[in-house]
Amino acid sequence: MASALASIGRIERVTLGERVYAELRELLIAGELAPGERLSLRTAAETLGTSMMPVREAVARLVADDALEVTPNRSVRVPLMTVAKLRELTAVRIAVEGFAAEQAALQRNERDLEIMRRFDSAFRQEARSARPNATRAVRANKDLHFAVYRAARLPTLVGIIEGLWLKIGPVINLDLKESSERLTTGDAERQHAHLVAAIERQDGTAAREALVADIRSAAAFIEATGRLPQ
Amino acid sequence: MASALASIGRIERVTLGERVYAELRELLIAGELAPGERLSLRTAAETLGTSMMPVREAVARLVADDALEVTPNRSVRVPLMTVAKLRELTAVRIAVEGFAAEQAALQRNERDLEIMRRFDSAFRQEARSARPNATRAVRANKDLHFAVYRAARLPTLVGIIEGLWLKIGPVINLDLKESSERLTTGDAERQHAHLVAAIERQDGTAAREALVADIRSAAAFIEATGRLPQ
DNA sequence: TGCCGTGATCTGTGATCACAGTTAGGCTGG
DNA sequence: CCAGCCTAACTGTGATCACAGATCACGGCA
Repeated sequence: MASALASIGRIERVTLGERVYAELRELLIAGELAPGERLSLRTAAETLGTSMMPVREAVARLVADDALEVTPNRSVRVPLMTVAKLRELTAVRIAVEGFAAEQAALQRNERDLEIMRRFDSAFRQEARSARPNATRAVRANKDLHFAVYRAARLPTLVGIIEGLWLKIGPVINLDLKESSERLTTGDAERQHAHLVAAIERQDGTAAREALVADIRSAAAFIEATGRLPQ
Repeated sequence: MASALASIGRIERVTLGERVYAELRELLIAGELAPGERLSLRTAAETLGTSMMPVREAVARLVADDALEVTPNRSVRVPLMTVAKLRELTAVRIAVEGFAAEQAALQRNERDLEIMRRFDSAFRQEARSARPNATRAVRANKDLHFAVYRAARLPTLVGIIEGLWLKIGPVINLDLKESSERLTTGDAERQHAHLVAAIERQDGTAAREALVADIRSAAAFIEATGRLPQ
């Protein structure tokens, strides 16, 4: 058979539902959709230029991982976060993401480190800026975290963590966008530095501790704002 | 308003899609669907007595959790398990379910313990039977494990673990159904006893160790059968 | 006898229609 | 001027239709 054909590689079919899901997921993680905000299937379909079908599929998936909820009144909205739910999520994040960071320290290669350093410095640059761009800061923070998690070489774990970020994204990042105060304290910046340094010297315990500190301080900040119901 | 109305509780609307999802999930966890087995949306809809719509929604969710996959040939099937995937899943299970067991030991109340003891003895009875009923053993095993996980009081974590069981169910439990050898070694029985005892005396470390041993021996058994591709 | 083209039949995906239930706003009656 | 009803518009859910692509078996050609 023609040898040229062997090199073109398989083209992957990506369904519309998949693309809508990716779109909504990014909005949620980036905090573009506020807790309590309603979402209409028909309106979303129209703005995305598709029919209602792909939106239904995407929303069904997000509802399944508690990233959206359908109220008894037949309307879809971003779930409200309570103090109790935030604490539970934080406990789970500490266990799961802490483990991922520890593994990342043990399994990382040079390429992983390069990527982490790039996003780390992107975040630092944003945090130290006189007028920080919240959107860019949020993205750099997410990219850094997931660069770490991916370095653990456990794809299943990354999927689990994505599910967790889908739930906290609206709260954590919406807050960050409204006031950049959390950026300017330098907490996150410092913990990121510790994290990357620990991974660099393959110190699993220190990597876990740095990540846990990062998670804890973000959760404490949100809780301190006092804007959560209950 | 009438006080009697306050006591009846809200009836939850359960959609057809939800019910189909629950049905398929039980089949997967119980190992009733073998890896590689194909699933037709139309056929499934017909046997369940619904239209294709609810099945589509349920399958979309299961595909999202990697409990099912749609091949490039447009057909849905239970994913094949490879040795590498089994090892990765086992590593994640050890971290996540181990943490849950540890928390369960610290948070459990008397009611939790009662439930665990009941399922533990149901499993033991099945394992020691001359002709063990694999289906009942699988169910008792699952019930015991999830009784432990629920005792940790972290619903999000239980959801994550359900996702993991969806992936390993077809392999672990199909194997158990085909040969009851794994039951008769008494390994699981012994580790379950250690687990419940540790939770009883609120020994988190021992509880984690017992659960990890259980997970490890099951994974080792599957790997030793040599029936996994790659 | 061996191989390749071909059509019937299956697959999931997307669009559209139908429906029951909810909501919100305007209108009517006091 | 205000309260309450009532209708019109909207909600998600389920069913049905349409379609492109893949599979597989049969039949004809070499």
